[in-house]
Amino acid sequence: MTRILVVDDEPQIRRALRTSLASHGYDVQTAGTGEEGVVGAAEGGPDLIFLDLGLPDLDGTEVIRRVRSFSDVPIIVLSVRDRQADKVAALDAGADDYVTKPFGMEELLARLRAQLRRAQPEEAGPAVLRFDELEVDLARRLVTLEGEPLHLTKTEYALLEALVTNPGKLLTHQWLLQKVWGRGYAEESQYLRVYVRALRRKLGDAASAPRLILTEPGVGYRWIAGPEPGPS
Amino acid sequence: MTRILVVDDEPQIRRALRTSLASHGYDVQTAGTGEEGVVGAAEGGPDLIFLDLGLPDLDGTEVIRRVRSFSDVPIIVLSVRDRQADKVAALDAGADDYVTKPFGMEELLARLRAQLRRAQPEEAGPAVLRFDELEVDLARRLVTLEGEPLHLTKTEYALLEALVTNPGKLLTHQWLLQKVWGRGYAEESQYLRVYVRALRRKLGDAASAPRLILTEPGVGYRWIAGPEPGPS
DNA sequence: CCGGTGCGTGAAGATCCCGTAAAAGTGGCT
DNA sequence: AGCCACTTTTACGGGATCTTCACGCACCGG
Repeated sequence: MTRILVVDDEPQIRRALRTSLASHGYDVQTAGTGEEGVVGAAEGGPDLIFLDLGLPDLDGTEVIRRVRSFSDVPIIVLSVRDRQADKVAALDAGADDYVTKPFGMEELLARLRAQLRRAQPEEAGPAVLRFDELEVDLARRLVTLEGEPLHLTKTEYALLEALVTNPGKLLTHQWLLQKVWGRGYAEESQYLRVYVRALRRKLGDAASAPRLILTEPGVGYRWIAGPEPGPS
Repeated sequence: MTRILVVDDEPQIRRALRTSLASHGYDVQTAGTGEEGVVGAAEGGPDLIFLDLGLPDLDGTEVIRRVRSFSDVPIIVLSVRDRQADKVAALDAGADDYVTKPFGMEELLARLRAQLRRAQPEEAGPAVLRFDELEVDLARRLVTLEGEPLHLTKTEYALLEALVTNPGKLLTHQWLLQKVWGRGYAEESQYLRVYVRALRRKLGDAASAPRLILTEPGVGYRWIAGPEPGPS
């Protein structure tokens, strides 16, 4: 059965959507906060997500970005905000559709069908990546080393995420800088050295004998580890 | 370049959309009737269609159905009708999004990007080239020889890429120098000797008995290997 | 037969980039 | 305000890479 995840902080909305969706044959799960929503997206493996932007704990676009780090599941945003800037931000963060409250249920169901029709080839990458003694939980943004939780700063985590979600690929300085720091930082390659150093230290990796992060001089960095570590 | 087909009977709308889309780097075609639109969708092979529902000759949903009979191209409907029934009909006929006029151009562009992003993964070329024991993964920027990763410097890789992406073709000194080092290096043919030498050494090739890189004296170099090894 | 030209080869010097540490700046919290 | 965590900036050795130089050799035409 098609699973729908509803993320909204208002119980009334959750109940209304649950009822309508269930009566049309959908399997409905709900979450009341952004954190719960991201975790639910990872563990429930929904086929589509309805996301309210006005969540108490996380910014809506942040929820979209986090879900997008491990899943291509269709996301339909529900929001009271009708400003263009909000729509553009949400859509560019990775949302597939944006519906302004109040909405008609028939229209919502039609948009739901349209998105499901497109997303047919469902593929869900695992939300927890394992590399030997290192685990990265993309949904909870939790990193553990040898079972011990490892504290990373926001920037460190963003860099690690960019690396582990592109294993084996050579990521150029420019690409990493724009991914982690945003546009306009393409020249700040010193940032990369500083934060790669911090990551290597915390992950127990060494630049001279890399097991995780390989330096490609003059070009960028490469995450070497994962499902296909060629045997000696 | 990304091709957009605009189907609308009002010349003003067509012109406005053409201008806005073109200024954002899209290649725009237009049609003024439903028939023209369907033909344009079939012959132009657009990457996305903007479709006005209020066409004089055909009903909007009929246009969608006809296009859908031969193409999965994303369709974004533009309409003055705000009734739920119209939206449901269009979406269920096969449209991917429905925007009510008047609309903001920023929002429209964001929805356009969202649809294009979804339709993206249709082109996945075999980015890995094989030559006997040598593999060149252009996407990952990874070179392996007999299964072992081979470390190449930035310049060495650039030269190798220029060679393997033009197999069998005679590449002149000037062409290679400009491709790898950029304009202004057309005379530095010594660079080529030095780096061709380095590549041959790392790839296990010999100038006297070339299996990969052939010297064409006085002219340039030629990559000889792969699916189409030119006859002597 | 002989000099010129271009290529292959090795290696030295210069330059750029990386790793690393630590100081300075920033913003949040009590 | 003052502390704390984090980010940004500065500084500096060491190493990788690029650039340049030198030399031997093959080929070619005179």
